[in-house]
Amino acid sequence: MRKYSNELKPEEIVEIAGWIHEKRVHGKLVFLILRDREGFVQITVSKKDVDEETFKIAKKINKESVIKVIGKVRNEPRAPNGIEIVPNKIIVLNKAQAPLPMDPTEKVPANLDTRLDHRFMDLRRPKISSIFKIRSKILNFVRDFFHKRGFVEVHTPRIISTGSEGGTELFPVQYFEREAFLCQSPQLYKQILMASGLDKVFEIATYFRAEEHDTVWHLNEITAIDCEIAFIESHVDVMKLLEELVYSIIKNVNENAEKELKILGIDEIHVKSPFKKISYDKALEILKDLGLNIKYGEDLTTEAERKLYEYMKEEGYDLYFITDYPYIIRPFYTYIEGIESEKIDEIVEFLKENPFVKTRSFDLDYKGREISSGSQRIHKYEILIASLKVKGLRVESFKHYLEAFKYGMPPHGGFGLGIERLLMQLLNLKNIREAVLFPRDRNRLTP
RNA sequence: GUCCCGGUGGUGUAGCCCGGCCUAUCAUGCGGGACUGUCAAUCCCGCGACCCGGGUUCAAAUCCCGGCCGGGACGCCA
Repeated sequence: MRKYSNELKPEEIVEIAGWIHEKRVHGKLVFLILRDREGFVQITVSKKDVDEETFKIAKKINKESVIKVIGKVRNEPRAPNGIEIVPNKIIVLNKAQAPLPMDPTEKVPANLDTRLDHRFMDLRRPKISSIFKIRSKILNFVRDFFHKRGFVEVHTPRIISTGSEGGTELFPVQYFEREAFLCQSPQLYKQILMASGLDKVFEIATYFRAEEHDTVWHLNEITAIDCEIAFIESHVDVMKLLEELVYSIIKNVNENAEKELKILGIDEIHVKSPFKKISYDKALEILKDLGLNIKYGEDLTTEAERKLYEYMKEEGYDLYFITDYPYIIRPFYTYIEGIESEKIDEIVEFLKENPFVKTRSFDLDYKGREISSGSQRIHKYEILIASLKVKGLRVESFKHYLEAFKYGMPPHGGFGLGIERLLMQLLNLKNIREAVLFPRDRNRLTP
């Protein structure tokens, strides 16, 4: 049975396999540093301890070749970690070519682009694989979190028909004789499911956005955690759940990913609970005091987000909600305050006259960047039609979505949380591409 | 999409402003050699590069133009 480098006990005969991380030759004594998923172990090959063939292999083997070693573990204060393996046998499973396309030992740094071109090798660095071990732990935790609270995990379609929503650009795909698109969000489907009686659903999935942006903060293929809950009182219920989720993710990472955090040079991820909550209006006031004027009814700029974080940081908050955005900068399905009428024309008129009317909406910012956004949704058919019209969207193309609102749609709301963004802010990554194994951006389609 | 910066061995860089002392720096790597306790081993010998195209000039890694590629800021963005 193969063992990992962190499972070795002195005096055991073990089988271990991995990559040659380092090789140090001292004439008749060779040290091989073997790397596997869990760490490193030294293989000490002394000419007097092993047969001629084994010694020759040890001396000749080049870096990053894959070997299997059968040998005896022994305590040795001179060895790293205090133990080493004296091999009975070294089997070369596969030789690596030289030179390597990048240096996995981190002696010479590599540019992100070079690293992404040779991602498998980049991932041999414990610092890099730690990011994805943490990502895996988070996703496992999130599934558990939702299941424990009675949520049903769902999967909505990746391929959608035209005109599902305004806003972001879609990637077209050929769907037999028709044109279809890759989905950009589960929004409409998770809402439809609220009319199904499933009541509380969540989805962890990949979405595609054809925006031609080129920043350290955007990707064209993203993964998100989405949820939708029926029978809420307001967006505050949704915020409560999101806060609980994010807070317990951080707590969980601190408790269950200690080793990975240490490798990444992080002691403990700071989180102050409860999260700070301010309204959009209040945020604009604060920014004004900080000398930054945002025109009412406009989204916070990158600079504004940064300034607001500086302010929040003073109070000890890395995480904070911005709530109650004006209607004009929120999507059409966002719950609008103070609509009494049930007549579509009257609602349209009202919205046109009051573009800054408050909505039951929120963003969750983490260290100055938006990681999640959500809201209570409109559940009244007439208001939804009016809102679509005001936003200039074609009612006809939302036919199937709208039908769900005609025959018993409960009040509901939800959020979407970008996993890459969360991970990036959580681990202080400089580029969102670091949080994806094989990122897709404007210029990168391979590997 | 706009603006700024960049492209030098396998990798990361120095040199560029102020053209010629460049037969191009340093590190790492790679090949060979010495070495029985290294831990970025050490020491000796060797290998390997100016993104592409055009221009200016007696002379271009260096200056100019175009292209391609990359980095960053902003914008766009459910």
